[in-house]
Amino acid sequence: MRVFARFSYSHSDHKIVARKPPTKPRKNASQQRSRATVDALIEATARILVKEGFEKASTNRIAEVAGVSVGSLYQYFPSKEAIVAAVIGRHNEEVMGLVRTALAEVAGLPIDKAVRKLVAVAIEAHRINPKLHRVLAEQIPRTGQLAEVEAFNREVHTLVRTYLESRRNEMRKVDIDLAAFICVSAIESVAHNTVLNHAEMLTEKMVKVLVDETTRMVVGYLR
Amino acid sequence: MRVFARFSYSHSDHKIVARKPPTKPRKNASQQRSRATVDALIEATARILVKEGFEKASTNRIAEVAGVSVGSLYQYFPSKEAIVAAVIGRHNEEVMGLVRTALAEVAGLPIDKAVRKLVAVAIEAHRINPKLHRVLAEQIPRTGQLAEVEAFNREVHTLVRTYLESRRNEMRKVDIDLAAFICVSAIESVAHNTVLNHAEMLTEKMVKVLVDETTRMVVGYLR
Amino acid sequence: MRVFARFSYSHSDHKIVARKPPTKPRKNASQQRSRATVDALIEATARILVKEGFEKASTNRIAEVAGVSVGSLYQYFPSKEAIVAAVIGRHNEEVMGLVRTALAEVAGLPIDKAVRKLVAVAIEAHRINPKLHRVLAEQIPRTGQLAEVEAFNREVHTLVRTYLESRRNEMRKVDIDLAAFICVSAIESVAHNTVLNHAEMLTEKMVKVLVDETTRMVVGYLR
Amino acid sequence: MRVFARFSYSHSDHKIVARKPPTKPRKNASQQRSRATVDALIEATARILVKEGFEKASTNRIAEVAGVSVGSLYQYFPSKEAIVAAVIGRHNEEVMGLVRTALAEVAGLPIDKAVRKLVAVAIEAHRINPKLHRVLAEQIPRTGQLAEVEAFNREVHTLVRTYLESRRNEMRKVDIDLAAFICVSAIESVAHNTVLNHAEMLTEKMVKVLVDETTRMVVGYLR
DNA sequence: CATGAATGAGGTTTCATTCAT
DNA sequence: GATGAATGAAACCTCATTCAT
Repeated sequence: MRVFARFSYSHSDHKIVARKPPTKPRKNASQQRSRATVDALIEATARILVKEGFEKASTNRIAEVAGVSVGSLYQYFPSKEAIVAAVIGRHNEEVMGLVRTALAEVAGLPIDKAVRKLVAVAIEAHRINPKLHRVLAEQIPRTGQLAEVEAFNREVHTLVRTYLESRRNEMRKVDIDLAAFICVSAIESVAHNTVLNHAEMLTEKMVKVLVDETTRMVVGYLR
Repeated sequence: MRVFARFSYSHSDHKIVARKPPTKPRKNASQQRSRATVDALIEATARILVKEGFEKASTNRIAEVAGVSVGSLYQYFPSKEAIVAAVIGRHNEEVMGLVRTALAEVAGLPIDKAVRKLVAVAIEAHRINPKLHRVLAEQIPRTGQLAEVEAFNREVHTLVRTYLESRRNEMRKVDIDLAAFICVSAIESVAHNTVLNHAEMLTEKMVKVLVDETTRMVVGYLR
Repeated sequence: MRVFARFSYSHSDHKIVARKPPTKPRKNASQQRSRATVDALIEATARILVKEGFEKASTNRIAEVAGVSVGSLYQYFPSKEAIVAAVIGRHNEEVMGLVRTALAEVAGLPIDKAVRKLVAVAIEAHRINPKLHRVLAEQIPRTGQLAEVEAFNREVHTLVRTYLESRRNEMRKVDIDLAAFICVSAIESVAHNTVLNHAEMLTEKMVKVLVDETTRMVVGYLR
Repeated sequence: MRVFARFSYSHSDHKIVARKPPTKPRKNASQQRSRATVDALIEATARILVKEGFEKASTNRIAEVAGVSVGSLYQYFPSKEAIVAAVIGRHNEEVMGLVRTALAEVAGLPIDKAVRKLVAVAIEAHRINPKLHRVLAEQIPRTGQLAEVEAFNREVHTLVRTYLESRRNEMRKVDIDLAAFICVSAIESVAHNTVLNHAEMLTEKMVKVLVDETTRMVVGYLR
């Protein structure tokens, strides 16, 4: 659900455009050993990001935590940005897994069931790793990952839009794109604020109530 | 409207808690000359943040753009964080002006009029300086301004909650805090996504439609 | 007693000789007000040196503690070194007062009485302000005060030497300069180590014992 | 012989206690290349300290003189203080070598022979590198090396005390600790003043005379 | 004379990145 | 491929000193 939506605003019109360091992985890491190293590096980065914050995530520290040398890091990632980008990518994939599954399951369901499911999955997605989510969200503009996040957002929008179209007969007359935009925004926002601001004291009871209420709002809006 | 709501999630449980640099201004800058310098510094910082991004906002560069020496910067701000905090503070005040005024005006109005106003002001607030808003939002966790932003959020929540209480007779039976949370989230989110993702191609027509739709959603939810 | 003796070793053969900043007071400060300001500055410097250490003794801080502006500081002292030099001068005068008085009193006395007096006065001199003494001692090479300290040392040496000459009949056959050097070294050293290393737990009883022992050593040496 | 005795007075009751920068070496530098770099850095620091003074010993300058980059300096030393501490450590070791050897050799000897040896070694220790000795002595309080120097002093005191105890039958009745304190102070002081104030014009003849006289004083005192 | 805002050289330290081994 | 020592630009910040008011 536009998980990183709020960061998709382009920074590209900076007067001084710094040459962005390369961000594509250097090799396919097809070999097993390589793959393990790459994973260790990504995992180490994620862990540092979560536990110590972005400032502490130096390449040397990442390599150290991953148990390899800096040299090896640069064997697989051309720059620091690239490794952060990989972490973003991995997190995105996890989130996308949830979202795509949910949207597939929802296909034939009536609007109220469907929305409830989407709200639930949005909260679930934010709960995968709230802190990582947050740190990554902050770092996206720096890592030149805007494009990928936009793509992600567009995909969500399209999926929701497609679903809504298939249910047009249950809905009042409304521009489908607009409705999708508003629904996605509202759902994502409630999920985001719920999880990021109240993560620690979130009971299942409270989650249920929030899902109920948000569903009511969105369904009420669509019908 | 919880303008920075999504950044109030606490980072305080980092394993390694870095000593936050001081963020309170060093002098009151009551004299005229001082005041001008301080203003120039804040203004320069805002400009750099918007045009060149956070990375370029080094203290030397800020001083240079402000047309003063680094020494002067440190005469008034004890750290780099402090000056970013000041920019946040200034921006917050502007936003707060709008929000408080709107909430005052709304006091006696029925829910539909009130919500429309709130939606409109949320969008307006985001349009004051969308790019600055965005960069600041990203930097808030770094500047130790979370507390102030939380206070801001709480104030908005309380004001909205108070308004809703006064209109309980127009509303269905619902927990007021919950309703306030959901409304504020939804409104803020639409405003945020609207402005930050589509700032350049935003016509007044579109804004009107968005206000209409969001109002419909929120009002439908409350009644 | 060669109170700063160990710092009189010349640094003047540094390969790169920095232009020493001027150290002579700018004006005679004859007026009353001026005198008060100068005193306040010297006193503030001494206090900071003692309580916060040399690193904290910036000119701005000195002026602040003295309750005047930095500008005023520079009205009376041409450089930071100059004000530290003034503090050294003031402390030296105090010490010198004690030492000269003691040497005058001692003039007609036999060696054992005289030495006892000198040892006592050496300890007393170190106890005037042990911490200030220590900090100043460290700073002397930096302040270009070596010459003055040398003069101070020479004066002490000469006074002691003169005394010893007058008592040659009580002494064994020995080079007077050599004897003076050794006596002054020994006395000063005991006083220095006693006070600086054990200042806090120094009882009058202990001082007496130390005076007894040192006197015994020196007198035994001379006879 | 309490080579740095006069600097062991504690500064720890400063009102404002600055966080001391870390002073322990960062790596063991077991590899060859590392070792060479570390040595070059320590050597460069010592050289600058001696030839240009403490003020000129900036980290950049040290690195430059050592022929490495600043980065390398910080690879091995966590702060500027740490490298000065290392220089102190190295110098201390040299001095300690002499002192320990002398005290071992002296073990079975009668007091007069032993004292002569100790006086001689004290002067010898000061002559290893008088200028370095001096600069380091001044810098010890700044480098948080007080503890180590105290330990050094205590060791010397204990060794001397132990020797004196073994020779009690040759001595008059006197508190052994007190006697050790006074002897060590006197010997160290003569050595210090002799070498630091007259280093350049010190003939072997003069040294011999000084050793004779100091020995006479100390032995006379003990018997 | 006094004030204190302003200056800016220079100090310490970090960290992404390279490259000899 | 892997290692980790080395690099050095650049960031933050201090403080002695000046000078307009």
